[in-house]
Amino acid sequence: MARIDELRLMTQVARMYYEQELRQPEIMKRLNLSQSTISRLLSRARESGIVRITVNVPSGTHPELEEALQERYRLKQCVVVESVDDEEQIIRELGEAAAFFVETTAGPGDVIGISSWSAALLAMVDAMHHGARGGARVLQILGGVGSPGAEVHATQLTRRLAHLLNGEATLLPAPGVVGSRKARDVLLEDRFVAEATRLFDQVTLALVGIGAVEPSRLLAESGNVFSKSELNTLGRHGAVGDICLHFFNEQGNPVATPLHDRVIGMSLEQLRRVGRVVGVAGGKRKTVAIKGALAGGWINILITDRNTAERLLKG
Amino acid sequence: MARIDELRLMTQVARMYYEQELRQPEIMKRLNLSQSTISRLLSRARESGIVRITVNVPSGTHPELEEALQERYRLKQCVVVESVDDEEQIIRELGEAAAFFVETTAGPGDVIGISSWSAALLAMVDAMHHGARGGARVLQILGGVGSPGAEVHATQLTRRLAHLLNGEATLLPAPGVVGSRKARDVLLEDRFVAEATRLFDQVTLALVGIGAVEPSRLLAESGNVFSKSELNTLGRHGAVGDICLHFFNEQGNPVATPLHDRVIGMSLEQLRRVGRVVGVAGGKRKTVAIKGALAGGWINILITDRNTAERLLKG
DNA sequence: GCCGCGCGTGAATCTTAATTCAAATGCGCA
DNA sequence: TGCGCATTTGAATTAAGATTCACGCGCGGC
Repeated sequence: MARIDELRLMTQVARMYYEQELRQPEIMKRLNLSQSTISRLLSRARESGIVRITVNVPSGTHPELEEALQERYRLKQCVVVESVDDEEQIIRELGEAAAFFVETTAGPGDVIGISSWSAALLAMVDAMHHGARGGARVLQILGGVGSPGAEVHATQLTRRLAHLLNGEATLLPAPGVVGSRKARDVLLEDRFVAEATRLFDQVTLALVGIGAVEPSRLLAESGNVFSKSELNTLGRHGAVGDICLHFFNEQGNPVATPLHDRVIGMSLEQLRRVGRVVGVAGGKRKTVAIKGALAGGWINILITDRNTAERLLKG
Repeated sequence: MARIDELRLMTQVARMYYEQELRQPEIMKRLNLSQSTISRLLSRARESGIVRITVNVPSGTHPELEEALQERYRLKQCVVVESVDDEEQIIRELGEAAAFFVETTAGPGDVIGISSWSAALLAMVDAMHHGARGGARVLQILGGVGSPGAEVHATQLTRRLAHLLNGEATLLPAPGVVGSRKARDVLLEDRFVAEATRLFDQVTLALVGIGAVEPSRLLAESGNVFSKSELNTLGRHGAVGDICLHFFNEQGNPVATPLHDRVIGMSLEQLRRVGRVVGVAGGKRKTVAIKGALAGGWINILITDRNTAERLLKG
């Protein structure tokens, strides 16, 4: 009935509100309408399409992929960075994104567990600014990997992160893999090691790399922790990747091998109890590993690159 | 620095807020950000153009013209209806728009003055629905024009409006123009006339037609209130139009003629003290008259048609 | 013709969002 | 190398906006 007049009024109010940026109380005065009426007119204007709100996706960001991954793999959050040709560069991008993520979302209440050894996590620490909001405790949740020297690198990573966040570091002064279950049990009794492992179940935010089974360069360079035969065994059991040196297959199920008992670090089960587990990984080589991690639900936040994201959504 | 990451975050938050329609507290939980931060990210997303809000103007409405007229003539409000070929039809449109305007913006606190005689105001009352929000007092602010019969029409208009608004009517039982100043003074002493005129300065919303000097058909039909010579006199003084039978020239200045003292109704000065004075008029013939009314500031709300609006903006 | 029913309204209320404020920090500059 | 300056942040506060509620009304069924 009063169709056209209503439209006119809706339009007028919408323009005052959205274009002239007048507040509802002001419009109320000017048009002699109650604030309720204005609010209702505005919502009808939105419904009816008189007012259109669009979110323009800036190039280089991929919210659709992020949302699709979240949906598909029940993730809490997901960050997809732009892919570039150079794999090194992708790692840097991932690191920067991860750094930003941690800087913006980690607070003084958090206990951040960081799993050495991962190129992406290293890049993250490199990209991080100092003086973000302070005070998160940083905990090393995996022993150093490879030669004793590399072990030091691992603790350095933890230390640097703690320093950058103005927080306190708790180190795990032990190798990530030892020769036998027995050796591990002995090390777990070490005072400092025990101190770190006790904190495992207080972790609120875990940062983990995702390893591909085909040995990554870094692992290799760190001294070939795993022998050829060990890798073969893993391969025969269908292992596609690892988190904290705990391996899983493409479906995400843990692969039980003797290796399991030789790792000093958080177990997958412990990880699963953590509120936010952030996996940082990208690149073609890692796709299957990431898929396994996602399928097993071992991470609930993923930071990856566009191409990998697309591959993860295809299969 | 963190440029791209910021963009990503802004986009993500914007999508959650505007597309998924999550509230800020919900986003806060999901993204581990404070509500303040989310609010700030959203306003930056709007500023930076990631979020774009547009108001689509429905066809048949002309907010740009309305705003231009408001700006140019210092109006409180303005309504521009679509122009059609048929002048009768325009009057009906104006009436409907005016009816809607009164229905939506007049409340129980209002004292509505209505100036008979105007085809547009007649159309307004015809278009009005019963049962709008109630209780405004309706006051006739101009005597009946023309033959004693027409006088009755005028009071009917007032009565009908009052009835439609569930309000009380106060009539002005007198002719709009009498033969002499003396005759007017006598009539002003009439008890009922005096009752009405006493209310003039309590009017909060005046509804007036705008007359062109070239006698409108209605005036003519109502019995040629003004003689040829009177019209000539007005013409010689540059009168272009009238409100409540008070004439003004193109610049809006009142035209002082003996007619002035023979009118029974609100004066322009009284009208100027009213909070909202709504002029309802359109059509080519009336353009100059409307311009005068606007120039003189005798109305502060205008309801007109598109073509007239455009003409008013040209000169 | 009278009685509910549903719609639409404004005032009050409650939710949501913006802003203020104080604290903490990096940075430029002496 | 220290000293403000300008940022940036979250908690608290204030402002703004959505919704609830009660009411009044027209309208259609009985």
